[in-house]
Amino acid sequence: MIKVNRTERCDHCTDVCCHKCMTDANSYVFNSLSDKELEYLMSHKREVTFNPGETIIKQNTTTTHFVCVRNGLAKVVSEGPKDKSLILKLINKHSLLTAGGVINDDVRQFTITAISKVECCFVDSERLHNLLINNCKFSYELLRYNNKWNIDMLNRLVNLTNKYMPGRIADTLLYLKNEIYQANPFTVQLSKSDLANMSAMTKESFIRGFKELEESKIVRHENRTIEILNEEDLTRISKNG
Amino acid sequence: MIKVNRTERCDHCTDVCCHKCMTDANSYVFNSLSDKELEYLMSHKREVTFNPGETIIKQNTTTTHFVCVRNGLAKVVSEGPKDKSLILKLINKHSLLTAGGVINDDVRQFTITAISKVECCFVDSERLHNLLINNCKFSYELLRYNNKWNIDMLNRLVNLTNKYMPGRIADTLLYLKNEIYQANPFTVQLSKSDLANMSAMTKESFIRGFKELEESKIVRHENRTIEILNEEDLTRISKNG
DNA sequence: GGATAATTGACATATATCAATTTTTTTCAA
DNA sequence: TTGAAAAAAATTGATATATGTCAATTATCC
Repeated sequence: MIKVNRTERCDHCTDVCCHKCMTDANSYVFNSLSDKELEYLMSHKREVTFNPGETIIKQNTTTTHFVCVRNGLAKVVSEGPKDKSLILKLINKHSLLTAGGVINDDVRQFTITAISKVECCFVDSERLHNLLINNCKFSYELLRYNNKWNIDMLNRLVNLTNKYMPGRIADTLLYLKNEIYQANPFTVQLSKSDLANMSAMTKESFIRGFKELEESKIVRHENRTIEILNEEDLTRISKNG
Repeated sequence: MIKVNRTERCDHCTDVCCHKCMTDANSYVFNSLSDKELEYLMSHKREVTFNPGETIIKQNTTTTHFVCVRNGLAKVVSEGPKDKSLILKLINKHSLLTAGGVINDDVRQFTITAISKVECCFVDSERLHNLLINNCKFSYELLRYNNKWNIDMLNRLVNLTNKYMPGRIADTLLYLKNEIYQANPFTVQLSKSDLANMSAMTKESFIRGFKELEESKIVRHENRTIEILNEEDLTRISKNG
């Protein structure tokens, strides 16, 4: 069984130790649990690995699990009618996945799909609920976390509806650089089709828009490595919409 | 001072009695407070009335108030760059306004503007915070309420980005009928420009799209009274995007 | 070497923009 | 209160632009 004691380092644990995740993530959410509560919550967790393209959480289902991402990259997708899908957000390691559910009727509002190999832990949501009812701080922090997620997605969506193509492409590129890869020449695991879905347009339109940025020497790319050459201009394009 | 005792009806109170709002709204949020807590929270509330067009909460400010709407209609607006604004949601009586703030850094994510005359109570958010930290149930219910709001807005935005004009117009009309006015010939206090902003398009485009629906005998309108004549077809248009 | 992804071009369509006109609402003095 | 003037909102038309669709071609990856 998994070591969840936080007062002493658990040297024998590898990646799957909750303690390690909590230290790395520097998250307030689980820190508000006592050792006993954490043990209660995590003692029944299941470690799962997803391959690229696999679905972690499926929209409109009522799976009763809460998911901690230990490692990997995933996308939050809203599946609209007629095969249209919109990528609302990307997910890094140390994210907590509720997909809009858990708190409201457990109906998942989004699909979450692995982009790279994703290692995660599935936690029973009934246990989570029990803790939510009894531990104020925990409940506050978790819902606050959830709220932050929603606000982020809302802001991204507002930009998608307010801006023209160049602005949306700029937003996507800046998001990837600043929030996901945090590096400048960065290598994406996403296809052009994914990037287009993040920018609410067709892949052809994304390619054309991206090409224009390349012709203006604002970005550069080789295979799946993208470099932002002129961030100032790119930011201006993002701002102007 | 305002009567907040819920165990006995307060007959001498008129509209501004918290008890009355709570009974009418049938909301779980404040029911999770004890009499004493409610008294603590509400004893310093301020009653405010806004005229049509006035701003209740302004995006990007950090006003430290939590607002209960007692009566009236308001719009939640995201103010984008270059005067573009998007109406994310309408607000009825007995809504609780946080505008994305209160829980996260108190920075308001949206502007809330009165459409009709809006009567509301401003509650000090420091008192609210104190209660949030100490009353689990309350904190859970409030954040759950907030979460539901966000999910609603997200779903509306996803539809706005996924659908073409006719689908978006249909969505707006069905939303007004089913969720806001709950009547069939209904009289809106919103301008065509507002309706366009709810549908993420220019007012000219809204008018043209609406006219097509009229020509197909799906809707009808006279001044600001709108009637949905063929809801089945309108729903089909909404679904087909 | 076959599948998948990326790219390009030609074209159709959706939607915005701008300017002009009509209608409705508001204002305010008589 | 009325009713004319002013302001605001709704409508229409002509046109420009943004974006999607479809089909063909090329590059890339196991």
